[in-house]
Amino acid sequence: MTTPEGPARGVAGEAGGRRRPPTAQQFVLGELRRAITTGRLRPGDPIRQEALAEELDVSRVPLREALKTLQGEGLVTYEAHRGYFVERLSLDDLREVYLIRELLEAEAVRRAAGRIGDEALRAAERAQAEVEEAAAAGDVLAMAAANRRFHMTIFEASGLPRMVRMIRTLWDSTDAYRSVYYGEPANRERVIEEHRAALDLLRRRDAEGAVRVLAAHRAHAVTAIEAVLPGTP
Amino acid sequence: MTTPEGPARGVAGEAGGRRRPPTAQQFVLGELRRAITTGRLRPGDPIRQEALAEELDVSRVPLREALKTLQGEGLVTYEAHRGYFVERLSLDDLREVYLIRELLEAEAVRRAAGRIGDEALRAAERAQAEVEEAAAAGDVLAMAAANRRFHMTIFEASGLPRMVRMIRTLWDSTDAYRSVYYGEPANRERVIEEHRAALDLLRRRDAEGAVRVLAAHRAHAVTAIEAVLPGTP
DNA sequence: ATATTCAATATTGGATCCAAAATACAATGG
DNA sequence: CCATTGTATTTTGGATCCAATATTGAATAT
Repeated sequence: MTTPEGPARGVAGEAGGRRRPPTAQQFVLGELRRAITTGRLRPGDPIRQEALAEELDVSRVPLREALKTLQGEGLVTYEAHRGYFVERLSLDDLREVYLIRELLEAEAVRRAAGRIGDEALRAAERAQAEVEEAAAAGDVLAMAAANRRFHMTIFEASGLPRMVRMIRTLWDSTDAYRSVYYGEPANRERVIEEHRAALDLLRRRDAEGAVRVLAAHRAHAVTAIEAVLPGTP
Repeated sequence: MTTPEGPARGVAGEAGGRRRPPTAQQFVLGELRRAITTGRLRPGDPIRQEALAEELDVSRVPLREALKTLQGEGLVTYEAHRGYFVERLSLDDLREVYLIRELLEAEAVRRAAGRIGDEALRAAERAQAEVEEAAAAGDVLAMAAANRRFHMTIFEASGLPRMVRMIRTLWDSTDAYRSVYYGEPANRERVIEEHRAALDLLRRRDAEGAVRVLAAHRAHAVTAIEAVLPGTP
């Protein structure tokens, strides 16, 4: 398998663990990913290496290696001798990411439905419980994190590690935009119901049903985001 | 859009242009990609930075940045404090890559069929002519390169740049294994006929027909490779 | 012989320094 | 006032050096 970076990012570590990675590049990678997906570094911003390195208390070397990784993931762009910039997604880009997700996730869910075991099902149920807790508490950030765990747990049950890695990367690249979705209480409600339906179908090994529900789930998110996006493109 | 590296890799530059890139990392990236996809660096090999850097006449810094890019593409793996290794694909890995390609390329071709213009069609025909020339001359390497141009030209007509980038990366990650396919004269014959059929269907805007032909085309390649692979895994 | 400990060596990770390129800005000419 | 040229400054790209970690191999004990 090809794990992109050192610390476990499997079902368990989709957010939780928080001890510092064994190399500075990995530490920086995590910090940068957070800064971008949470919007602290905003789309279009140039990334000034000297300043950022100082802020993170490392030299520019590990920072640059982390940026190369993020470039591969599409979170930043690079121009020779001009540097790195936080990727700015157009509406078309966003639609394309969701189209690709549609194709990959449908297949991942289809396979997962036939293979998912009790352990993974329970992990998904646990994640769903956390989604509902966070929603009740109005904690948007926690809800997004738990939501991600929920979906990744299912995808990982597909037994297709490369596919999961690609899906995860696609999620990362739109995190900054998706966060708005959970702001709406109505959306939070709907997410919960759709998750419950999906879980139910997975328990019954209804692959096509699960695929359908999760496709609708995604479609709701994308239309909601499209409505908001024109502000940033 | 998100172009992975500086020099044009579009329809034009899928192989041709050959002047040295503006940065050492990009130069090294190209050399490394070649070394891996042609099998000069073999799957499982550790990548000794000092030696390789000296061979390419650069320092380890640009080499390491190039390796990070390749890590993102799945051509090499990385372990903290142990270094980079040429990715070794198992049979399952290979099947997974082809499954993902199946999903993405089907959609890309479907869209391309509805949008492809005269210019792109002619570019594809030109690439196909080069495929046939190379096949006649028995030049396996040239045939692989022209074949790639043929397919990428079609994919690019989809108007989905991110998708094309992902497909290209997937091709890269199996290049080292695919080369064997063109060794067989019978396979070369079949490739040519399937390409002609696909071109014909595209000209008539028959999306589903083109998707079907190219899926079969892919399937032939994967079964041929599967038969050979057990030697290396 | 096999396993274990500890030193010697090789290799990667990161910081600093200098070179090269791009950008910002002032001076000059139209 | 606007455009243009040349210069100063900023920023990135890359080389070298040192530190941290992993690997190797010899010596010792079981």
